[in-house]
Amino acid sequence: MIQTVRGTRDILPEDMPLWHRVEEVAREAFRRYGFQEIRTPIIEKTELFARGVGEATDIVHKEMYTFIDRGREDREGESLSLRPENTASVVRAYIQHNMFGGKSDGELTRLYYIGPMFRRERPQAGRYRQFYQIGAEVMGTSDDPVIEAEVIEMLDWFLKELKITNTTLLVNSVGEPRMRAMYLEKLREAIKPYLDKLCADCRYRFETNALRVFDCKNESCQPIIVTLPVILDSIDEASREHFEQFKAHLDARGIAYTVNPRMVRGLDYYSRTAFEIDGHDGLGAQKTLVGGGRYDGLSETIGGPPMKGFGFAFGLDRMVMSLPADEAKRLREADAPDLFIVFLGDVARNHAFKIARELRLAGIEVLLEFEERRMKKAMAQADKSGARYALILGEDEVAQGKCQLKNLATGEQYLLALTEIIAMVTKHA
RNA sequence: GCGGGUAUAGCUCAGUAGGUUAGAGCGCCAGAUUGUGGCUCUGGAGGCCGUCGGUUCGAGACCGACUACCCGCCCCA
Repeated sequence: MIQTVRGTRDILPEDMPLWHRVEEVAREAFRRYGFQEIRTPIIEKTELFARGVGEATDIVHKEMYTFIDRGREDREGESLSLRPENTASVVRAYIQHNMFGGKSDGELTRLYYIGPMFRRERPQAGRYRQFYQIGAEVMGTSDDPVIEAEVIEMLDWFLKELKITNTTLLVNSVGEPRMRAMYLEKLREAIKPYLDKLCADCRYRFETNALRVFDCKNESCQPIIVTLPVILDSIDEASREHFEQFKAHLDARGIAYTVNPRMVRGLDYYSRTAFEIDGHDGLGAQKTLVGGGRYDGLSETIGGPPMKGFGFAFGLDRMVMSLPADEAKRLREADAPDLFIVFLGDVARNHAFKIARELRLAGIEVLLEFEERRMKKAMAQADKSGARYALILGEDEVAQGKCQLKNLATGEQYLLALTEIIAMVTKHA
């Protein structure tokens, strides 16, 4: 039979409580911190990503789903791509809709997004070709590091609210983009003498992206790697001061972090502050949960006015996988209906529909089957649904204008009128 | 793009040195009280053993190819 495309998957109803929870807590975090939602198209002109994310990045040059749109008789179609990330699109929208206009100096625009992204990579644990990201961007004329600390403070609350502990916040400064070229030169010079002592991967990285040498997991390369100059030592004075203030703002908030002077992010547009939050459970080798940083100048890169920006994104798939097992269990159980109606006989069946409607109008989550079945079977179904109550309706109850309400956890059962049932069920909701 | 692993019931997996009718647990169905679930017991249904080819008297087991999925590398959320 026809199955899902490699690297894509169905997210089934049984997992939806977890996805909804992550989304709900994220939206609450954004609400509290003054972010508004934006939805940008899934397809954009290829050029947006080529220029915004960077032509040379792996994301753009080997992982993008790019196609030529159907043209017309007189002209060729243009190159379009499925978005591999959302920051470039949000900045594009910020410019296109003139969101910076009419604002006082320093006034910020705070936007967040939730949606699918696409990268044509080899799927593995915690990595998909269609994956979902939640992210946010703070844009404007200000690059005050307090903005960065506040965003991380929000993420800190978010993770705690989801009961995701045991995470590590890594911070670094990659300096001004123009300084990075100088640093890269310095790094390559430092590596060169040891080239034949490094592993094959590192020799390859030396040619393609020397910064990645720091990520090498090969033991034998470590002694050499620790001697190499790090980017944090090569940044300009203003960036250094910025980074110091950033750390002070984190300290002031009591947020623990580790400075990783070797951490670099994969996208070209980052400048100064870069950070990531690593998780530890259930992610295989994909431990990065959240990644973000500052991207002053991205606007100019895609043809807009000067602006400063700071943002992050996290993988929803990974975040869901990182929910603690007991929390996940709790969320799934909480998804059960309030009440399951069991009816016996045609008269009761018709009453059951009326009662279901009344209960639903009262805001109660009600489940009932349309076909009558043996009571034993119906009760078993009620039990399996996870419902807190079974409402039993037979000829006797109909005659009395009442129903049996059975608490499925305790086994207690009472003959009650509808108003009493509503009161009892909503009391524990 | 490269490397490793797996493919047997709806699900998770066992299947010994190739040998008759392919197993378990869970789930499902039916029963053990007539209008009461969970727990227990009894019985039952359900499988071209991923596909194609090869070795053999004989293949779920061995070999090859293909496909799919999983994991890792690169890189990243």
